[in-house]
Amino acid sequence: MPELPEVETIRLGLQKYLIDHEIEDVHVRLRRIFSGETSMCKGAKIQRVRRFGKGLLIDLDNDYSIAIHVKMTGQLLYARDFSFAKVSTEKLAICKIDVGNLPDKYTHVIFDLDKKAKLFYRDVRQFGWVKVLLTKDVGNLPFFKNLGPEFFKELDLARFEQILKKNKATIKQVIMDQAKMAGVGNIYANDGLYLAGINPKRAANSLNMKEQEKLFNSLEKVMKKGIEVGGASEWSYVDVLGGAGQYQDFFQVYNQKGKPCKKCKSMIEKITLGGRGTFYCPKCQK
DNA sequence: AAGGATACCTGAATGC
DNA sequence: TGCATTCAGGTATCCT
Repeated sequence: MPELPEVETIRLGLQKYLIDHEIEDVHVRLRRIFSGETSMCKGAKIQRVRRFGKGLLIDLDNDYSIAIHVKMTGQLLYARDFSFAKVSTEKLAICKIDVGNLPDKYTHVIFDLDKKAKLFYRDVRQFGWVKVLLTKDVGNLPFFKNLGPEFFKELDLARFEQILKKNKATIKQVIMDQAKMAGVGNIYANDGLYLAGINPKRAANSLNMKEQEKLFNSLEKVMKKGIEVGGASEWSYVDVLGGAGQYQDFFQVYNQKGKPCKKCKSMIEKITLGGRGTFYCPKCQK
């Protein structure tokens, strides 16, 4: 599913619940999304959980890591003592999860942990992946190898400006290109461009310095808000306990076609850019 | 080399 | 009601 704020929310949850758990067994129910040997997990303890862009790394204490990308509809769900009482059963558009019934037909990998806990990888569209490999080899995985500088980490305003200057594709496509800069997906791209007052169809290299700075700050602002409220559960995203985030209540333009702009009251329009739904205010975003 | 279309999947919403 | 079409937060690959 998610973008930087959603994956970071997942990471925080995994970090909170998984540390020091031992992996007793691994069950792979959909071979296609899994690579590596399940035996490399068995008996290992979980040391830490890292995130690079929208990718997750669960580091074990035996020199191996579990690399996970949830793509559009992947979910990581943690269960302890088979008590799912805290889990939200809120209805979501794609997945109505009754976590108490896991594993269901969409649960593709099951990690049996010690203390009667489990970690489920669930993915309706099966686009995501789970890979077990030596920690030192993670950087060779194409996804991690091709990842550009990341928001809130190496990507500062100066590097952001350099990247925009070099690219003549539309600004929205450039900020969403994970090889150019890591973290922004469709929701936060739409909302960040709106806050900055920049039309998503503009060529990236046409932004002046003031606009570049405004956009950089706006993207960090919307993603910070996203993290603060636990991500956007407009579609299938949930946190590791199955609960919904709140960012959908703060959408500026994403999925707001036909609704009034919060600044000028004109209608929000929807177009397609790079094959993705693109929402903007034609009056405020020039 | 960069940019577009397409492919990977399934389910929900929409249209007739 | 049923059936077809469109769309969904991502990335990889093939083509021009």
